[in-house]
This record gives sequence, structure tokens and C-alpha cells, in this order.
Amino acid sequence: MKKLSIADIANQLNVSKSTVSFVLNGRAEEKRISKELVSRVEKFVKEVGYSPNPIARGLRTGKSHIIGLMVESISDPFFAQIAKLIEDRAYKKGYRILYCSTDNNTQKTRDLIDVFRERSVDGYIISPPVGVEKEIDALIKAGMPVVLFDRNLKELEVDYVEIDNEPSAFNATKMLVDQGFKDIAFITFSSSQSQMLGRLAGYRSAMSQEGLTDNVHEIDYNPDEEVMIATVQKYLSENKQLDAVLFGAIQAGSCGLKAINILNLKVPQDLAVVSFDDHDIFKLFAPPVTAIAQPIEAIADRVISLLLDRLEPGGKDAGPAKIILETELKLRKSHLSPVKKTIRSKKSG
Amino acid sequence: MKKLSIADIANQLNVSKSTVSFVLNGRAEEKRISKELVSRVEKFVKEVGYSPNPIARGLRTGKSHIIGLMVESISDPFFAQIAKLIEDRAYKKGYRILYCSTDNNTQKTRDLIDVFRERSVDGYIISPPVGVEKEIDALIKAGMPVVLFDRNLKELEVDYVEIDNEPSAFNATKMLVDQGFKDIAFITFSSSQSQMLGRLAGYRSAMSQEGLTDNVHEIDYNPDEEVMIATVQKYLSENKQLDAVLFGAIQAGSCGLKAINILNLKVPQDLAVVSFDDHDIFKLFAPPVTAIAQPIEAIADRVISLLLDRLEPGGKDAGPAKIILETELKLRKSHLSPVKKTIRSKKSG
DNA sequence: GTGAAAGCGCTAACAT
DNA sequence: ATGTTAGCGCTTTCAC
Repeated sequence: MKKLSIADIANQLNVSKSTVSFVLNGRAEEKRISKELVSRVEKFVKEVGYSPNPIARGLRTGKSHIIGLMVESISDPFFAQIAKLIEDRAYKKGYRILYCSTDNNTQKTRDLIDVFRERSVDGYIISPPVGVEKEIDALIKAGMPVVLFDRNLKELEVDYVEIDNEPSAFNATKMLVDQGFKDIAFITFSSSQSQMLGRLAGYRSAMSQEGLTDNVHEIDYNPDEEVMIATVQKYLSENKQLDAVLFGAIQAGSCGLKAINILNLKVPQDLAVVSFDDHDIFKLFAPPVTAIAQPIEAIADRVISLLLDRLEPGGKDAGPAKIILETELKLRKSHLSPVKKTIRSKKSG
Repeated sequence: MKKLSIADIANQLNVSKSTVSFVLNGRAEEKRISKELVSRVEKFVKEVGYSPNPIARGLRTGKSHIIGLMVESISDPFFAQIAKLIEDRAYKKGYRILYCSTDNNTQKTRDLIDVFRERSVDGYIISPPVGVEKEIDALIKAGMPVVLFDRNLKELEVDYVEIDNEPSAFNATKMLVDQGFKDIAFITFSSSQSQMLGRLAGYRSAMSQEGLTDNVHEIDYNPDEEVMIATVQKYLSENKQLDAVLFGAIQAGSCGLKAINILNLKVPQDLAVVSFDDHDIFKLFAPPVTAIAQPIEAIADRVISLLLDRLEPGGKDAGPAKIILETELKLRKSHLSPVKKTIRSKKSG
């Protein structure tokens, strides 16, 4: 059973291909095709279950109805969740998702952009590594809809949605200070991405404003988690004066908690903990870890809305939307001052 | 700057399109095109950065160099990790991934298969919901490479890779019995998928073999996690005789641990715990949770290898590969008999 | 050894 | 109002 083509439909209906095409593309009215013919075509098409070949259509129109999604790694729970939410919305609008992980590799990302362009994806959703400014700029200049998220590329006139990294880190640090902690470390993955720079800046400005000296420990990414845990462990044992730590992202938090367990440190008595991102590991840790939660649904929602807007024929052509969403500090127990805790009832938190 | 076509290349080189095409497709030798011409073409193509339009190529050849990946939900960490590993291998071979989440919805999955077929993906990787046997069979009959994983569809002659669910559940249950537990519950999401049926069967047969009565609690999926946690909580409080529980999957385990925390149950003193799947939440829980770990890398590796094999021109045409991988029981502390624990030193586990 | 030309399935400009 | 036809960019048969 060979797949039907538009020619088959036209033949069997004794009309021309263009007539069928117009009907199928909702241009019947515009082309003043009789109601009667329209419904005859529609009925037949439905009957035989014909649907146009998207590849042929794509070749002709240059449109693919595919959205290219590029994230650091699809295995990262944050990106995986975003991907699912984006997929759901896109699917309902008839768009499919082609995804690729950048692994934060600039060259790979450049190649990926090429791949996507060759396949003429209709729009791009990207959490970019640094260094692809030129390529993304070219995309935008060429009129392609592009939405960046999680981090942005400064000086690029492009839609993006991110969170208020600096104030979030600032407030969390400040909160730790208010709890009475003084030797607060910031442990994070080394990165020059905008979101990480923002978090670091927020931490630093809170510390300096309080007249405290900062302690930053950067973890180099290593495929073997054990070695990353070991470096945190080493840092923690060599800096026993530390009474609190802010983790810059979930991966850092995850390594950190494992190191803390290995060192048998009591949280928050020996070391108070707050981490960026929220996740089950923080909810289930004992004690539950106070976390700076990103509004995942809102991020995904804004990203896909922005893209869909630009994709629509009458799409808005306004200047780039720069959306900054707020995080929520989920107060649990890992940030509580041991002193205050004693004063308060045991039910506190 | 318009994109170059093969015609442009041919014109500028003063040769015909077919010559260029042959060179590009490695058929120069076969067509006895002079070495000299070949290198002239190759050099020029590289110089101007030309690469063939995959859409046009796809229209002509029916091949897309795209693999369709359908999982229950890309946001599920298990599937997200598999997706990443599959992507890496596929990417190196020049294949891209189009993904879609089935949400375990049979009708959606049927539609998805149609979508993928229309886009002429070259191969399918599917963790199928029940009820799509017919569609998948049609795919195979049509000669499409298909690999199923995580669950299989009985009576289908298709490649699949799964784990030894029944023995895994059997052994874990048995181990709990050996630790001295008698009232062991099996808490899982209600499902008629093969992997879940296998786990249930393994648990049941271990219990009956020991002359113990089984206690199965099925959680109905609900988008609001709170309500799922509440049902587990209710079940646990209404069955205080329970001294151990085996969770059928990570989602069940995650809900379960939260319920356990709310009820303030001590693990394993009040309730011993073992869960299918392994994850950071189990490593970081206090005490660390004994888990039945799936060999994620091996699963992804076998899946993509199987597909790539069938995709290769001289690909093997053997009968369906039915691959069953072993799980690893990660012994931590949540399964330990409180009695034995007292006898042993505190360092046990 | 190389080139001309057909055709994959579709859309859309142009006729009528 | 509807039909004819020229491509979109590529592969591949067939002729030279």
C-alpha cells in the first residue's frame, strides 16, 4: 500500500492538484473555490486518510514545522523538565522538537546551529554556551525566531528569559548572614556563563556589603562525579572555619551534600546549606535543604510563548523581549541558625 | 547570501550536477570519475562550505538521517539519561533525534508514529504504552528498524532491550525476608506494562514461596504529586503491621519517602525500604536507600547499537534481538534488619 | 567517465 | 473559480 500523493487525490476527484492544495491550506475562500467542491475534497481526503508529505512541503516552502531545541544536556533534570513543557505546548500547535545537547561546547554548538539551519527548523530555543554570539546574531539577522534561556548573551538583540540570578544569590546570602553565619562559602561549577556570573556577583556583593570576606570554590566539571565530590570534600575539610555554604546550582549542591555526608557533617549545626535550584534531593535530605527554586513552568511557558508568537504569520515584530523571572526561596531547615533553633520551638521551619 | 545548491557548484566547476553528486556520495570510483576531477570538486566544495540540503535529499531518497525517539516522558530522569546517551552515539554517526513524549497515552502514541513516519524517520526507538502492537507491527512489516526498550510488547517479533524485572523484584523481596521482615508491601504505580507486571510477579512469587501474604498498593497517577503522596501516607497509616516496603519504580519511591517523612517513620526501624531504580535521592536520603539499579549506560548502548546495526546498509538481518540486562542491587542501609543492626557494629552497611 | 533529464510531492504564480 | 506548470534541491537512470 503505497502512500497517496496529492496527485492521486486530484486524479480521483477529477480536479487539479492546486485545487486540492488550496483547499488543504485553507485558501479555498480566497481562491473562491465552491463550498461544494471544498467539502467534496475534504471528505475524500479524510476518507482515504491522506495527509501531505511534510518533507515535500518543506522543500517547497522552506518551513519544517520543527523547532530546534539546544540545551546544555537533556539529561539534566532542569533542562529535561523544561523540554517536556516546551514539547507539550509546541505539539499542540503542530510543531515537533528536534533536540541536541551542546555539552557547553562552543564548537559543537556552532555545528548544531548549522545542522538545524540545514534542516530549516522554523525556530530556535537555545541555552547557549559562551562564544556563539556571532552565529546567533546571524540567525537573527536572517529573520529566524530565536529565544535564549537560562543564560543570555550580552549585547545581543534577542529574546531571552532568565531568572534574577544576582538578587536571588544576594538575598540568600543575606538571609544566611541574618541567621548569624559569617563564614559563608559559595561553591559552584566554574563557568563564565551569564547566570553563573550573576549568582557569583550577588553572593559577593552581599558579603562585601556585610563586611565579610568571601570564599569561593569552583569545581571543574569532571565526568566522574566521585572526583568532583572529592574536591568539595577537600575544600570543606581545609576550611573548617566555614559555617555555611551556598551552592551555585543543583549539580554543585548534589556533590556538596554527598561530600557533607562523607565528612559526617551535621546540617545546619556544623554547616548550614542553601542551594540554587530545587529538586527532590533537597526535599528528602535530612534536614530538608533550603533552596532557591526556579519557576520551571513559567520559564518554559514564556520561552515557548515567545517563540510561538514570532512563528505566527501575523507574529509580533516588536523589539527583543528580555524577560526576567523571580525565583522563590524555599525555606526549609538547612539554613537555620543552630542558636536560634534552640531558642525557638522544635517545630520551627 | 543565498545558500548554494548543487547546481551552483556544478556550474562554477563546469561539470554536471550528477558528477558533483557522485563525488559527494562516494560513488566516484564506481562511476570511474578521474581522481583529478574528484579532488577538484572536493576542494571547491570545502572551500565554499557547501553541504547538500538534507530535505531535498530526503525527498528524493526517502531517508532523513533522523531517529525518532518516543519515551513516556522526557522529563523522567531515567528517560532523560537514556536520551542523552542515545543522542551522543547517534550524533557521532550523523543521526539527529526527533523526540516525543507519549505520556503513556495509546492514542497519542499512534499519532506520534504517524508523525514520525510522515517525516520518514529512518528508525524508531520506543518505550511503548500498551495498545500499539498493531502499529508497531506494521512498522516492522514495512521494514522499518524499530527497537523497544524499558518494556516490550509480547508476541511482537521486534528488537528490544529490557531488564530482568521479575528476578530483580524476587531477589530484593527475598533479601528483605532474609533480613527478617515478614509484612512486606509492594507499592507501585498501577500499570499493565510488561516491566511493571514483571516486578509485581517477582514480588508475589517471592512472598508466596516464603508463605507470606502479599500487600500490594497501586498508586493512580496524578499530576499533583501531593495527592499521590497522600495515598501512600494513608496506605501506610492504615497498615501499621507493615515492616518493609518495596517500591516498584523511582516515582513510587520518591512519593513513598516523602510520605515516610511526613509520618515521621524511622527507616529501617519502623519500616525498611528498597526501591527499583537508583537515583541521588536514594543516595542522599538518611539512611541511604537500598536500590535496584538499572544499568542505564548498558541499556542505552544496546538500544542504539541495535538500531544502528539495522540502519547500516549491510546491516544484519537476523531475527529480533531480545536483550535482557541484569540489574544491580545496591545494598545501602534502608533494608537492614534493626535486630541485626544492633548486633553488628555501628559501622555496618 | 560525464551529462541530460526525469521525478520525489508539494506550493503558487500565472493562465484561463 | 479552476487548471497548468514551473520549480524547491537532490539522486539516479540512461544515453553518449
